[in-house]
Amino acid sequence: MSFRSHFCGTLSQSDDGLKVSLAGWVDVRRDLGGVIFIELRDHTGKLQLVADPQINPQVYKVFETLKAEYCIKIQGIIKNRPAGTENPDLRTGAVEIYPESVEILNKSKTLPLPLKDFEDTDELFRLKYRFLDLRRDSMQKNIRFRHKITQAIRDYLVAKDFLEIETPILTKSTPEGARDYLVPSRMQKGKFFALPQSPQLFKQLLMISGFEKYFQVARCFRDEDLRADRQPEFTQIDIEMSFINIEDIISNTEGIFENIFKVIGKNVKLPFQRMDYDTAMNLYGKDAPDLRFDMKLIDFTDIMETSGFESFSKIVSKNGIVKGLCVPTKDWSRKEYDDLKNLVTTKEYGAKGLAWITYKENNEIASPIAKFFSEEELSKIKTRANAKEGDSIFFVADKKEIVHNALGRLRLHLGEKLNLIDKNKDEFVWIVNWPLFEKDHISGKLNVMHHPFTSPDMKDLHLLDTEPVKVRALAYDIVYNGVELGGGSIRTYREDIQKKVLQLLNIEDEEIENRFGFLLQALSLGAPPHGGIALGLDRLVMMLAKETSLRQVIAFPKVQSSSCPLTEAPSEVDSEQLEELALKISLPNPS
RNA sequence: GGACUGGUAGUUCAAUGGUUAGAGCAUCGCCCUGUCACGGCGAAAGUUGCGGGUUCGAGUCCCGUCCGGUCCGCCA
Repeated sequence: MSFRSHFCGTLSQSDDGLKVSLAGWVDVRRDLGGVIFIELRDHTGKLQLVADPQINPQVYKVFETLKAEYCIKIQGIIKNRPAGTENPDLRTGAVEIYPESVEILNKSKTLPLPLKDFEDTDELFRLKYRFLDLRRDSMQKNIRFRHKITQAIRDYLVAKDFLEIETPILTKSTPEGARDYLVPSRMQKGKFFALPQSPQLFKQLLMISGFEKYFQVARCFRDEDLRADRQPEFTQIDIEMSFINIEDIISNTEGIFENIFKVIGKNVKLPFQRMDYDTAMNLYGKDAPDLRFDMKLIDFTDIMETSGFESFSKIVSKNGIVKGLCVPTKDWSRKEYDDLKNLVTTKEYGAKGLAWITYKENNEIASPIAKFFSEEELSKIKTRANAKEGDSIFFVADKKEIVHNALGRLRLHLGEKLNLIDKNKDEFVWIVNWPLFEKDHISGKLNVMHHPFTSPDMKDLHLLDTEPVKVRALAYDIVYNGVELGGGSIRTYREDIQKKVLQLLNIEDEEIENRFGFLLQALSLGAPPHGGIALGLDRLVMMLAKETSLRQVIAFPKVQSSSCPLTEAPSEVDSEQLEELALKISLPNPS
């Protein structure tokens, strides 16, 4: 006799009279004295059971002992509820069952935490009892939603003849810039595997092997500090293709998003817009601009250069810039201005100050700095910003990086504060034409902006020796509502160029050989032109589920200290295990 | 590594430095035949994260420490 013939959430009026057996959990018990209602829950939903002592005293007796989260099995006949007692809020609210039999499969002790979404619970506590927490409607919904999106991606790629291929988890450190998680080798004492930060080199090798279209739902590991949108292990939809150019990758990726949105019942407009990296930085102060609202950064550098306001003109003469935001500030209090100023001058924003000009009625101006400007300059500023009555322009003057960072953040802050962001919008943008390198502002050394296997734009090849900072990369990021969802590039497939890039990164020839010898050799053996992209699945699901933390879309996530409250990993290990691995623990002295 | 913030009953929260630290939910008991976040009456439930200090008196103030969260640094 099987446990169940049907599932709770799927039953409706059309099943009236149907004999069913069901199994699941007691979601809630409502004991009215003479009659007991129970909502039985399984993975499809909930169904009301009724016990009446006059109809079935045995069942009623068992129902009296049932408590929340008991695991039970029942048999009975689906009946339409008496007129007037239907519950329109419940999917199965038109029907109910008077069980003919009930069996307790397993009892449950009193729950350590509430499982109702309307009751807040400390997240640490939820994670400690994650197996219970996942019974919540909201968590069930999120995890199932995640599956649906993953499947939409798989379906699309498989239909396009992509091959799902697994790559090693025990591998060698690939240089993505993050710290590696290390695994000691027992067979070769003193040596370590690294967990992959991404399958980058393997997928390139698969292209060289001739598979031409690869994807993987790949777990990646990076030993860095966590954020609400960053976990130490996360999942990437990793994709690589041969004999393609940027357009192929972009249209393929757009196809994936089109399919995801179709599956979740939304529309998305293709193709996505594209924006140069420089444009994104200049207009939005970020490489991942939120295009759900306008408010662009306005450049006043040229006006300030010759103005009588020395604080600004001095900065411009030292290669700094002056930019601003034009903001509707009607009815703002003095405190709101000060709060903004305080915000911008925090360490995070890094600006030295915030100046403003406010345009009041009758062409009046309120501003701590207006007196330094001529009539002509003031009018130029107003025209440039297209400022209207009730607007203020907020200025930041400094080095380019600081101005962009401060105003980029301020823009997002104001977007929230002034409610300018339409949360129902889906704004995708490709950020293209990235620089291949950036100069480390402390050491002056070159760093790659993407990763070292990104191909330079062939048009800029001649600049590699002379002005490497000006070399553009064949790289692209996909940005959704101001969040980077993924990125990729066309790879370098010529050995000489790859070697050159590695040398420019100040890596010794010997180290190049040690770490990338196998790649360089592979490139020299008929490597096809290839490229790909990696999409952050966790982040994508988080965004589409309108959640603000990855922990809400990962079944068993880690907390900020990279530990798992449920299993209490990481933990100490037996001394025998350490000995076998020839490891000794030497903790730093607490000082 | 740093900034901010939180830690009080099983749980979510409350409590000007001043009686015996309170309330909702959950639990337990009694009552209740159409509830659906059922309702009513009652009970039990506390090392105020931990360790120091100030004070006549500390959940409250100070110092240290542990843990969670958000962010900066860090992170293709």
